[in-house]
Amino acid sequence: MQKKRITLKDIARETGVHVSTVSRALDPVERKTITEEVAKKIQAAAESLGYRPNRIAAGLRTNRTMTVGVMIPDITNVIFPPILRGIESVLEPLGYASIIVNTDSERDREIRLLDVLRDRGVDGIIHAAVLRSDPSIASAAQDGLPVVTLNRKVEDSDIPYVINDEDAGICQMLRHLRELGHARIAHIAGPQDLSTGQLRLAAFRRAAEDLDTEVDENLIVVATRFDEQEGGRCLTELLASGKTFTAVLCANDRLALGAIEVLRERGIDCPRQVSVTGFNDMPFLDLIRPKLTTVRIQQHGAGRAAAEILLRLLNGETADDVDIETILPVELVIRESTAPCP
Amino acid sequence: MQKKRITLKDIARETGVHVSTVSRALDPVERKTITEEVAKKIQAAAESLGYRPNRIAAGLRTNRTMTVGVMIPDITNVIFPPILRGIESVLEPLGYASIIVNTDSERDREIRLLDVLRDRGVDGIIHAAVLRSDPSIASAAQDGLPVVTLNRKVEDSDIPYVINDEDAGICQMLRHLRELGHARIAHIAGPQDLSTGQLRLAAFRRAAEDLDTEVDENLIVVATRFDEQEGGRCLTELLASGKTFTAVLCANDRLALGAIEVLRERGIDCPRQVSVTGFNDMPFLDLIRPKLTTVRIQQHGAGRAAAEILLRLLNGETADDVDIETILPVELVIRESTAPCP
DNA sequence: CGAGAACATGCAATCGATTGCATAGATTAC
DNA sequence: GTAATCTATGCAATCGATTGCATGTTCTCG
Repeated sequence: MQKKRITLKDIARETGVHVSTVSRALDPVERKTITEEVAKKIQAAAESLGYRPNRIAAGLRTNRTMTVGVMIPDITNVIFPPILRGIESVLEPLGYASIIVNTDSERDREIRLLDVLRDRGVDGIIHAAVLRSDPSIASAAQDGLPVVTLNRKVEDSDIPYVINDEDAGICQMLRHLRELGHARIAHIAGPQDLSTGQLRLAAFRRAAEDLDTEVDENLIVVATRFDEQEGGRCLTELLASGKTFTAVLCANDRLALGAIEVLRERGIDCPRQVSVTGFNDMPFLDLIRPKLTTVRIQQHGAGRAAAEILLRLLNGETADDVDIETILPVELVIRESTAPCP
Repeated sequence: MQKKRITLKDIARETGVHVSTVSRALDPVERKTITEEVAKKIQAAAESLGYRPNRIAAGLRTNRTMTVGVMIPDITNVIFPPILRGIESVLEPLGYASIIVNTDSERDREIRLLDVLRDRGVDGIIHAAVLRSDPSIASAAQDGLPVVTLNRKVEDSDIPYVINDEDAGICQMLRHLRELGHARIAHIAGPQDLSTGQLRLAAFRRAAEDLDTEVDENLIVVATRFDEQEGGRCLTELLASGKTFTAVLCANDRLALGAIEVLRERGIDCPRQVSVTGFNDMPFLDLIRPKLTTVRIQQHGAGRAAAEILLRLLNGETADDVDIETILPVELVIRESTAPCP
């Protein structure tokens, strides 16, 4: 049904040369092997016919599709869109398009979607949803598929990764709370089967030790999801335990928002009675009251960094040539949800 | 470098049959022309070798890539991710992948990205970023490329479109305000070069007429962008005009949030002194105080609807067979930002 | 038992672009 | 002036899967 596309053959017929000559005239690298005059004529014909190269056909021959795959847990999670724009800002100007898939953090889905991407011949993959141990992506990388992971590394592999400095973020936040005089600090940890949840809990323990702060295990509650509801549930649990605390360091912003909501319901003032902190500095945070004190991670920047590393891989550099590890700095953002210890 | 993929040829060699036989044995439709026993053997071999069809090669021959293009203005705008998930929920189970591009509402970019998609041989396009008049997408559709637009229609074309019932939403909202006793109602309109901005302003005028409400042109201010800053600016302008009003109906949630912020700064209580309403019911709205009264549009549902229509187009139905117009119902969500007229 | 139908499989062209090699013609060198 | 060299272009194979047609085998039925 579709009106036929213009192909090299059409241009060849039009200009009276062979398709291979046309192909060369249109390829900036090969062009120099063609007489200036002929090349001009061919280009003019291509232009006037409205020729557009068929990347499918080219890809079959060259094994490069100029398409990359991007795997994320869920696009509706607000921290991912900026990451995607960061990736795009690097790859799109170079002619790459990206196929984005949502894994929902489910292993089966991830495996299936990885195949979806490979079937379409993506040149490489940026994976922002790897699980703790992830044989499927590891084996894809082993097969020579360029892969970069984002936000988390795959254990026992030499896949380059880009992460935020979670450690520093948690540590700075804890120091901030200490400086405000807080001593009994609770932690609402994220799901332990997710990278960030686990890393931030470990960072919390390490930071407490560094700052000579005693960690009361009863003041650590683990959420099963990174959402407001779980944040609320965890805070309720903390209150129910009867243990006292004057600050709650949460593993991400949404947990913090949920916690603050429950505090409000209970008539507990944040920040005057209890300080609460988040992590990520997600968009719109400054519209919500009290404005949340949090740790800003680089979202756009992380996307850019991952894309740049992938590019080097695509251009033939091996995992040995590029840095395996890229750690992006984070920044403490102090707003209104933290106050001196009452 | 990449370890070589298993191809039909490998399976043919392994099983001692011709590649065409292998191809047929693996195609559910053609399978019945093959002896049960042979087909079993071939499938077993394919399985054990880990065969994955190369869609690039198949696409070259069949002209179907099982890939669709999705054009949106900007993925960081929170209303788009749910739409994308809606699209995905329909297409992904059927084996389609999508290439998502951000146009930033720039015509040049849109034209370039449309080519990017066509070069990659997408089977169809869902376009949620069309401009008022959009010759490039119209001509693509004319060429026989299946296209569905979302949130807006292309003028003078028979491209099917899916939109929300902006008219009803605005009308219901206005009625709600009237029922609360408001008579002097301002409107902060969206950018008039965007679909929604224009439609909602027109709907506001129409609704006012239907409800016998006088429209004071001085109480209509047009924003240049759909963001909080513009919402604030417009409200400031309204206040400066000296005209009195007791309610502000905003063309979207972000404008409303900006307006409320300025009211707060001026010490004007929302909703007790001035009611403010939004549109879209974007995510996280229930975390922001006062909780915004707004119109909920179907985001996921709109994506699904558009994808379903595209599917029909992909399966050979023409624009004549499918409904050109799909209007999705909206729903009034009354929260805390509206109150009886003081 | 033989003719024709029915069936299973092989053959080869095809999709469009790329690319190593061949070749014809032009140019240079000795 | 002829051989060697270079240059521009054509030829044909190739990527992997699909598919119309040809071929060969088996089956059916009179």
